[in-house]
This record gives sequence, structure tokens and C-alpha cells, in this order.
Amino acid sequence: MYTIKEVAEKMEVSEHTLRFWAKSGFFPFVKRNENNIRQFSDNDLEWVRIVKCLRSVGTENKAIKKYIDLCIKGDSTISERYQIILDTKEKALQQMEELKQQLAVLDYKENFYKNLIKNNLQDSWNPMNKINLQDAAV
Amino acid sequence: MYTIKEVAEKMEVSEHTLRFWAKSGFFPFVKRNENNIRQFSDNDLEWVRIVKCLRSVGTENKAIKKYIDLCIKGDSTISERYQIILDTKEKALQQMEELKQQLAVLDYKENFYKNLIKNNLQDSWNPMNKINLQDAAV
DNA sequence: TACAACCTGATAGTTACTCTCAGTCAAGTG
DNA sequence: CACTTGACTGAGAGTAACTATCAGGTTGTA
Repeated sequence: MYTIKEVAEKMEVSEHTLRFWAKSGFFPFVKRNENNIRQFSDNDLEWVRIVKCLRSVGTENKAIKKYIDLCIKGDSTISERYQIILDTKEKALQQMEELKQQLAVLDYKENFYKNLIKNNLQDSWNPMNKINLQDAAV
Repeated sequence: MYTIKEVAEKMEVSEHTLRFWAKSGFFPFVKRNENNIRQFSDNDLEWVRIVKCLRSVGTENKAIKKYIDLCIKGDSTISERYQIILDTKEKALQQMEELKQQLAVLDYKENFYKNLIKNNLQDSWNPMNKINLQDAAV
């Protein structure tokens, strides 16, 4: 059993956010002790994990709540939940592609500046070196 | 030369967002024609491209503005800009790692549900099949 | 007795859009 | 010449998902 602080550390989510998620109904099975303090079980951590996963892929909280509710509803919703996972995976793969493309842009920029720096140093004695530099290049 | 609409289509950014970015000072060199209409050059598209890239990696608009201003300032800021690109790349790579981890979570869930469905179908004639299903599994 | 750690609720602030008006201008078409 | 289209402007509200701050409350430990 873990306190909210321990969960925050373990799962790398702020306590604030965990409470916010709890209030949003994302952790319906977290028990409280006699002092009303949340006691996260290992299974509860699984819920945190999946919420974190869905969020980090950009799933809206409304949609997460829907998924959570399906989980609560039980077996009859398994195939629906399965489909959500598949869709989410698809989305994640698209994000991966997007990220790769942006990394290519950054690689290009890196080289662009590398060359700029190299030429700048080489030609710094040359009064004509300005010619090689573009005006306000991005 | 492109109108804002053409840029929006070409770069897959909404006109709204382009105007918002323009107002934020992200495209300092976009010319206007005699009717005050923005005329994006090919070089301006490069600015759109880099802004889009920085944004999609999570760079804040404030930081983007800073980068843009360094670009405007010219040669003296090249190494500083180079460093920003390197840092951004680092951030992007971290995001890639994070995404991979979350994909692993999703893969696990996919299998989890796949098995659940398989067993469910197999045992559907069996009154004991409930035993195999966890209560409110995520 | 102070403190740290948990709780609650309310409220305000943040970022980056996103959308909706409302009104203006200019070009092209029937 | 009216009309539609597409561009522009500014103002202002709405949105998501936190994030932070405050106030007030309980409990267990040093």
C-alpha cells in the first residue's frame, strides 16, 4: 500500500495531478484508511500507469474517463476497450512518425549551423565572408 | 508567394494559428501586398517550418520568440542558436524514448485484452469461465 | 507542542490555442 | 452594380489540463 506521495514518486506524476485525476474519477478503487488517507494498492498503480500512458499519448481526460467507466462496467466491454487500446496505439505510432520528421528538421538545422560556424571561423580573416551568410536565416 | 490559406494547407497549420503566430512575432519578414495581404515567400515557409517543429516538440512560445529574435539579430547569435537546436533535439529524443515506453504499455494491454477475448470465446459455454476474468481489470 | 504529511474545497492563473463576433477592404463574377 | 469570396483587424469568450495558492482540518511522531 502506498500513500499519494509514494505513488507520485514511483510513477513520476505530481501529487497535485494525482489528486486531480482522482477527483476526475480515474482511480475508482483506491481505498482509504480509517483517517481517510488514500491507500494505493499495486493494482491501483496499474490504473495510474494506464492513465499516464493514455495522457502522454494525448488522450483527452473525457475519453480516459470513458475508458475507466468501461473497465468498471466489466466483461461486457472488453472488445470495446480492446479497440480503444488499438486506436491509441495507432495514434502513438503516428506521433512517433511526426516526431521522427521533426527530428529530421532538427538534424538539418544542426548541420546548417555547424557549417555556418565552421565557415565563419575559417573566413573570419576574410572581409568578404559576409557573402556566405544569409540574411536572417532561421 | 503564398496566401495565408495556401500556407495553412501546405504546412498543415490552421489559418487561425498562423495569424496567432504572426501576431506573436514568429514571422517577422512576411511582406504585405498593396492590399495589406500577407505574401509568404518560400523563405517564410522555412520560418513556419521551424516554428511548427519547435512547437511540436513542446517548446514554449516565449522560447520560440527568443529564438526568432536571435535569428533576426544575425550572425553574432549563431552559436547560441546552434545550442538551442541541440537542446531541442535532446528533448525530442527524450520524447521518443517516452513514447516507446508508452507503446510498450499499450502492447502489453493489447495482448492482455487479446487473451481475455480468446479465453472468453473458448469458455463461453463453460459456466465457470468467470473465474478467469479479473474484477474490473484496467 | 511543534512538525510533517495527509485530507478537503474554493479559487485563480497559465498556456496556446480556438472560436465567434463585428466590421473593413478589394477583386472578380453574372 | 450587387454579390460573393477571401483577406484583414481587434476584442473577447471559451477550452483543456493542469498548476498553484489559500484556508482550514486531522493525525501521528519527535
